[in-house]
Amino acid sequence: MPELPEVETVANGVDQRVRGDVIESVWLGSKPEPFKTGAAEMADALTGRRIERVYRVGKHIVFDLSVDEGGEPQWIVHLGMTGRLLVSAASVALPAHTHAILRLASGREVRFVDPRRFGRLAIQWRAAESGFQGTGREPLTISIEEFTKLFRGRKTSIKAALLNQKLLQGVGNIYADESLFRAGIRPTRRAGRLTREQSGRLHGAVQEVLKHAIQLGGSSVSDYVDADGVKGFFQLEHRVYLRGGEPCLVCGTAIRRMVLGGRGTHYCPTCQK
DNA sequence: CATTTCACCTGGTGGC
DNA sequence: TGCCACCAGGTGAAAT
Repeated sequence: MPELPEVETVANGVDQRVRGDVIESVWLGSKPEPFKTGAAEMADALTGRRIERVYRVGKHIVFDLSVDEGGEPQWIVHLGMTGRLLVSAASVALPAHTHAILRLASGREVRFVDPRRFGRLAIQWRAAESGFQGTGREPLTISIEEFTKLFRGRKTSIKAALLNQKLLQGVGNIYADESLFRAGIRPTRRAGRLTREQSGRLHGAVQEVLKHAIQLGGSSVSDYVDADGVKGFFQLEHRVYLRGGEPCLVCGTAIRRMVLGGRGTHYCPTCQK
């Protein structure tokens, strides 16, 4: 489900609701644990801490927690495809597939819900000043020059390169397709073969699409919701994603669907060269 | 290394 | 209504 705009929306919503709250107790589901860190270590690191701040890094949600003599932990949440992070009153019924609950001093709960269990939870101990940085560059702040440099010499498709979180972190399947459409570039184009001008257009398109999507609260394709359970609206702005066979909104040509790097890929054969 | 393929899961949808 | 094939926002391990 969640790419940069959805993760940003969720992180901001959670931050508004739980910043300053204290984690009184923790429940972690059993069986196939969607955890990187062991459950015992995680519960131990979280219990008793104050939530200082919640924010997004790439597609990760980062909880900065209060410091004590044991160190300064960060709780890292990755939503995978279907993960949700909800803030609810304890009295609200638990959704199916709830894997983690943080019970807060305010009486509310942070709940991690994830049917497909592709999501991941982890504790990261902050080293020196840095903290969790993610795997690649942030698409919203990277310069055109740095952006262009990312793709230099790469033989893979530009679509696969956009999805590579070690290069740019936060762009996923929807926003890769939508950005390439707006930049007029075929998803199959070799990443290292983009002209300077195309690379500049793509940089602009990626930032524009992501910012617009954040303003609209992300894309709700099937079940994505923010921390309050509210849907986003950017799906109404999709020009190619999931529109295979339908007419291009610019030129009327049928949008084509193909599989690239194992992902459904949508583009206009006329508008994208 | 860079790149590609596939497994990991559950649930919704559309065809028959 | 039921069954089945196929598709879905992501990633990391394994193979090439």
